Amino acid sequence: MDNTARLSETHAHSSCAVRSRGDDCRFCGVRHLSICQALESDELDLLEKMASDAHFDERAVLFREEDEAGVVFNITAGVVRLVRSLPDGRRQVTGFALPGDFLGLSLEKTWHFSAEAVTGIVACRFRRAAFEDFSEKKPHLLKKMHAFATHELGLAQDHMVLLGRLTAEEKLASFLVEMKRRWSRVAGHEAGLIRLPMGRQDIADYLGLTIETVSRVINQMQRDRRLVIVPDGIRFVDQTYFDDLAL
Amino acid sequence: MDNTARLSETHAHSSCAVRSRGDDCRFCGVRHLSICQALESDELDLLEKMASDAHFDERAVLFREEDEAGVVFNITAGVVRLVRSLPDGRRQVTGFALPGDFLGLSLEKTWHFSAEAVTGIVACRFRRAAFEDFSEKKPHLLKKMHAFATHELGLAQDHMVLLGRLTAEEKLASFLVEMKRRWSRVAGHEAGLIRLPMGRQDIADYLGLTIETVSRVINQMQRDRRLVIVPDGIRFVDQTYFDDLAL
DNA sequence: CGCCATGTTGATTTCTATCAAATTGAGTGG
DNA sequence: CCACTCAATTTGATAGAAATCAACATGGCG
Repeated sequence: MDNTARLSETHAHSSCAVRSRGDDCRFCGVRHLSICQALESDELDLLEKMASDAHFDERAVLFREEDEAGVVFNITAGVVRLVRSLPDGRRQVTGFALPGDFLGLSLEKTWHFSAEAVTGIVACRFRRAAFEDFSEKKPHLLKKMHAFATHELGLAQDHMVLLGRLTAEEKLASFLVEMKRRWSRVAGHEAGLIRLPMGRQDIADYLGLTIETVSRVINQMQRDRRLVIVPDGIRFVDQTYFDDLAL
Repeated sequence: MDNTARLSETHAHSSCAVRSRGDDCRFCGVRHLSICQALESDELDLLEKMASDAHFDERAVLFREEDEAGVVFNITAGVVRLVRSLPDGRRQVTGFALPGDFLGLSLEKTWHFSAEAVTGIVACRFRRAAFEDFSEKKPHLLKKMHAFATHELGLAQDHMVLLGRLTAEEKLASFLVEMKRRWSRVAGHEAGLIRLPMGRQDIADYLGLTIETVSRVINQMQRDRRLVIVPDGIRFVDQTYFDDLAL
């Protein structure tokens, strides 16, 4: 693979600061959302010793499909898109990782998708082997990871229904409802503003549509007074409309 | 839910024989394919004591979306379709379970999809709670289950690419290549005949197409001498054509 | 043999993709 | 501060792949 070319092509940069100021798992803002919720205070201390902070700039590549998975990540801040690409350039975004989401649940040696920073990213980083060893010593962590993995499997099945059987309008409605639910969970309260830091092309590749269709449908929804488009996202005007359409 | 109506609607029957003749995990034909591969001989003995044989007729419903998951299954023989349905009747087949596949990896209390027998089915059945307890006492079993779950997650992501980004022809080619690979694995050698016990509608609902499109594409492939349609399946004539098209 | 579910084939429509162009807007440098 | 640039987005016109609508064929099974 020609990494240099692909990096410049996407204007990617990554800076991985050594552990910065007061990184303390006990005060972690996403602990209650992440697999760390499985751990007791003393276990958190052990985990913290294994962790290092990772920062990525917008558009940076965390890892690529087929890359060796030397490290795993717990996203602390920002949004990451998970991408599978076809040889001819067609892309499927298989998911967006938000704060609290874990990359590397499978503990497999190689990645099966690419991860690209949609925004600036802060993440807890662990060496995969060390994390795997730790999880083997802490069965409740492994069990939590398994629960997270099977939860994702359920989400993946939801997404198959969306991709296989929903119309463009239903796809967009489902996506916006999903993002509202997920941001609300991250914020800890109902989010009025639904942040959409990813571009229209990312949304299109997530929903199996073209960028033009995404743009048309969202703007039609605005014309129909179902939502308003605001900087960095949208707001629901007619929540019922979305709840009725969404998967 | 009106189970009676839904049962008659699908002509479902189920017969669950008490453990029949020589059921012995050690001689199980799908052990090397299933999660049981994680277990030692003495553990297999314990597992066997927990298992009961389950037989289902063609079209029987093993369980429904939202049902409580009182039991989990290891499929020994036959094909099961896994289905998610929308209120208006639209269906997405999220997968087909073949011999060696496990239903209930998530160990969650409720099912998130329905499972329907495409053919007559034989399965090892376990009470979920008992299986969960067993897996907690045998960490390598839990780890194997986690590996199976994350493997399925990878397959789910493959399927998202298929649903979101492939053409009808590519979808069919990918499906047929997948079935050839999976049957070959079950048989232990390259399968010449690619068995397709599921109907055209099931294939359509798996690929996000209509039955007419599935029929047209397969028959066009036959006219183009890419495959031959035979009773209960198809045979590849031009393997390269399929390998080039498939995901 | 004839019935009914399943599958195939044909005609037409529709939704979304594609092709093309205009607009917006964030960032840059004068 | 403002013109300029370039990427991202929006909008419009047209094409095309697959869905829909509608017969018709097949074949397993009583």
